[in-house]
Parts: sequence; structure tokens; C-alpha cells
Amino acid sequence: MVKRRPHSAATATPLDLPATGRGSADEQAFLAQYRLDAFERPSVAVDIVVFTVIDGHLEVALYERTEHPDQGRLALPGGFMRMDESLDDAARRLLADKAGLTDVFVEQLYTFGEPGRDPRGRIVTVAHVALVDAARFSAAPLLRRLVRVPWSGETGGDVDVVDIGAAAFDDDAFDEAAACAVAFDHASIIGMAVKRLRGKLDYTPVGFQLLPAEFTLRQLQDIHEAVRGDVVNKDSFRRRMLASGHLEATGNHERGVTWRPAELYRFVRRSAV
Amino acid sequence: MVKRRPHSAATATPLDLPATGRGSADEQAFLAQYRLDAFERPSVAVDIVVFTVIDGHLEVALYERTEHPDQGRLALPGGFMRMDESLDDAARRLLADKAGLTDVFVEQLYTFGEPGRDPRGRIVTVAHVALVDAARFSAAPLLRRLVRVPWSGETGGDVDVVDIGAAAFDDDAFDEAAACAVAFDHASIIGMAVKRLRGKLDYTPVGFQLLPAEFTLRQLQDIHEAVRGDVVNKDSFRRRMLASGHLEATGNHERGVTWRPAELYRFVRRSAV
DNA sequence: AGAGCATATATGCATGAGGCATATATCCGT
DNA sequence: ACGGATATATGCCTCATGCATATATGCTCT
Repeated sequence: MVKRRPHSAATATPLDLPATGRGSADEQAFLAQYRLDAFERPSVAVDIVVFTVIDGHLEVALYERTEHPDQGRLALPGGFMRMDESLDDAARRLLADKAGLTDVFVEQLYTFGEPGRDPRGRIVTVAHVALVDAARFSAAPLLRRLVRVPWSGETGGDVDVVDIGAAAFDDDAFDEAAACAVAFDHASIIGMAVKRLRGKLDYTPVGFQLLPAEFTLRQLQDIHEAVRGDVVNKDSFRRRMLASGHLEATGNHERGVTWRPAELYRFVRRSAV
Repeated sequence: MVKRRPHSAATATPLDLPATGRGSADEQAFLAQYRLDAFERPSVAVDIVVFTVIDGHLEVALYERTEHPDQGRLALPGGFMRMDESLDDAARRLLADKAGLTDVFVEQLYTFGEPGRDPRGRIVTVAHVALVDAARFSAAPLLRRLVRVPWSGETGGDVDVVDIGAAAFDDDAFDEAAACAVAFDHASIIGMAVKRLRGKLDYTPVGFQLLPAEFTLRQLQDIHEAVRGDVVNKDSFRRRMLASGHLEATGNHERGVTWRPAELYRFVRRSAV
């Protein structure tokens, strides 16, 4: 039994079109005269934190700004949302345009909207996280920058970005390198992205997104250790991963290593039981 | 030993004011002529999912829309962001205006920006989650509506909203009640909010936000069971909570119950070690 | 007042996952 | 053939959790 509300307008309408419901003539009339621009509007941007793990280090794709504001500082790839696309679509479009990356894992992270975060005016940015394997990351036409997260637990917050130069393969030099200047609030965005990635790693199968299609258990462990910033127990890690149901042995083995070759696995979506 | 990069500009400038850096005259000039409104902009709204637990059921604050579009349907409290406030500030302001709630736990959830989600035009909404104890929720001038989450694991997705009438204290009638019509994509927003709340409950001390300042372990367990939608082991729950370091015994006991009164605890922020 | 009841609170034990050590397997280079 | 390095497998210890049992403490009813 559906209750019917009294008509707000006395006009007769066809039976199948409710007087005031979704799609009604009444609503159509309302929408026709509705002025959305009566309110002032901010600009909406989308920024993407592209992560990868190279040589055991967590890296983020950053480019050097050539224009004002914050000219010369490092910034996340991003841009303004278009009126005909969803936020996810905007992130994927910008990822393809600015980094040449397609078919990557993209997920919305958080929306930053402090009034003073951009000197150009009121710009709200919807930050996203993308995960790519090292080979595709290196091939992308973006500067590679290492991110060193100050290990203060799970705090998030700002993150130090260290240029990846000669120090790349020298941990001592890396530790002494000075942090680069980061544009806008992007250091804070990266900080939250690292925090989120660390959290997801424990209870969702997301580490595979940072590896090629086939990989060894050691490579997967390296990913986890680089993201977490500490070492994990090898045996229990192997047991846990193999028991998760997300791994499938390919029967192939790694080649060209000087030790016993490990078996290659691939990621399988766990059956929905 | 810190390496120094060569200057990009050869012009002599005062030592403290870089030629092109943040706050430089060059940047000022750029900003003065920058036209942010060259791009079309969407409207930015903020919606809040206010949760509480009453009589063992997870409830959400919804009101019936009196205007087009989706007139007569149930909707989340919300509104448009102002140009001089942050997103969190907007959420708190709207919570106070629309529900009379202040000093509550508020956290950003997710931003919804599908092009067709609002017939009035392009409106991006930044959804938030707020947690209130039952007493304050009931006193707020909003309709109470029960939310029944179809227990399909962690899927999120749309959620059935069931009117809380005579069925409130009768689980059988509640199960048979038909779902109410929900405006816009708000059923989907609530679904994601439930999913997020369930996830946070396991590894962050957030359940306390749904209780008064002093509470018994049984009340806390009821919160967890209502949010998770299943039963938890009483003994291990007590052990885990007491060992978490978040609980502090007050020495007081509950009154007016017909059984042995339980001790009252209060929430303490865990000391930073 | 005392029995009965419902719940809180405490203790002991079984089970399973993770940390750790040891043993064996398999590649490469010399 | 042998050593080096790592993969892979197995067994043991510890701890968190699930489960059962026992005691404590308020109320209600007779």
C-alpha cells in the first residue's frame, strides 16, 4: 500500500508520472528555473600520487613546476576536472596525459580543501593514489623522486622528498640528502597517501599492483618492506601469502640469478566463495 | 656534504627574496593576472552521514526532502561549501545548522562526483561521517531512520533504509519492512560509510564516539556488534579492550539494573609510549 | 530474610597463527 | 667437485583468541 501525497500543484498529470516524484513534470519545471550558480563555486582539481618501489625504496612521481605559483618546486601530476567526467575518469585522463600511464590501479584518497592551500584562489583538490610496477614507472616521462617517510609511526603528516641522483644506490648519502621543496600542500598529500598505502597493505591484496604480472615471493616481500619501512618475518610472510588464496603458482621460475631460482607466482582474485 | 644546484636565473636579487620562488614579485605579478575562472567549475557540497547505535541497531540521521529534486525522498543532511571555510569546517557548520549537533567526531569519507548524480547540475559532494551517542542523536531535531545493511561481506554498495516506526522494537517486523526511497546517490554514500566504519572499528578507537563519556564493557560490545552486524566473543572482547590501553576504570558502577552492576569505564587517549 | 536469577568478573585450557631455528634443495661460479 | 647464496620445507615455542567453568553481586519474589 503506497501512500499518496496531496498534489502541490493542481495540474492534472498522466497516471504513470507521479505528481512530485523523480522525473515528474513538477520537478522538471523546478529544475528548469533552478540557478545553481547562485552560489559561488570553487575550482575542483585532481592530483595523483603515483607510487612504485624501485631498489627497495618507495618512490613517487613528481615533476618540477615551470610556471607560477611555486615555480621550481616539485609537484604531483594533476589538473582540473572537466564537467563531463567523473573524478576517477579525470584521474585516469590526467595520468595518461601527464605521465603516459594507462591501465593502472587508481583509487581516490582524500579531498583537500583548506582555503589558503593554493595562492591562485579557492581550489579543492581530490587526491588519488596510483600504483605502478617499477618498469612502467621508469619508462614514464616523469622525474623520479624518492620519498623518505620520517618513521614516526602512523602519523601521516608531511613527508620529506629527496632527489634521486647519485644517492640512489647509496643509503648513507641518501640519509644525508636534504629534502626538496614541494609545491602547495603536496607533501602533506603524499604523507597521507603513504599512510593509506601502509594501512591497505595489511588487509587488502594491493601489493601486487606494484609488481609485474609474474613475480617471486621475495619480490612481494620486498614491496611490503619498502612500503612499511621495516623488515617482516620471511617464513610467516610466505605462509600468510600462500594461504591468502591470492597467489597462483605459474610453474615458471626466475632466470639469470646466481642462486636457486624461486618460483614465479601470479595474482588471482580470490573466488567469491 | 650537500650538493648545490646552479642558479636557473642569472639575475642578482636580494638574498632573502628568490627571483622566482614563493612570494617573489615575479609570482605576485603572475597571480595578479591569473584567471581561475577560465575553467568551468562544478558546485561543491558537503553531506554528512551521522551514525549512532540505538537499541542495538545502527541508525543514520535522514530528513525528508521538502523541495525538488527528489522531493519526498530521504536525504542526508548537507549543503554547499562556502568559499571561506575548509571542508571539515563546512561539515561542522552544516551539522550544527541542520541537526543542532556540535562537538562531535567528524571525519571525511569520500568524494562523489559522478556527472549525473544530481539533476540540478554538476555537483561534487564531499561526504563525511559523524558519530554521536544515542542520547544526543535522539535529542537532535532530525527524523530517525534505521539502516539495515545487507550482510554481503564488505561489499559496501547501496544500503536499505528502513523507517523506524512500530517496527523499532520488533525485529521480525523490521526485517519485513520495505526500504524507503533515498534521494540522489545517498544510499550509496551510506553504504560506503558503513563499510568505512566497520573497517575503522577493528584498528582504531572509534567505538567510544558512539557512547556517553562513561560506559560499561557490555555497552561497548553492543556498539561493536551493532556496527559489525554479528556477535563477538565476550571474553576476548573484554581482554582486548582492557589490554588496548584506551580504557580507564572510573570506580563507578552502573545503577538501576536488575543484575550485578558493571563497572563504568572512560576513554583515554593512549599515551604516546 | 532467604532463595533464585541474570549478569559481571576471574581463571584455566584447547586451538591456531606468527616468530624462530634447522635441514634440505638448487642454481651459479670457481 | 665444491662452496656460496638463496629457496623451500619442517618442527617447536609463544601468544592471542575461543570456549568452558567458577565465583561475585545486584535485583526480585516469596
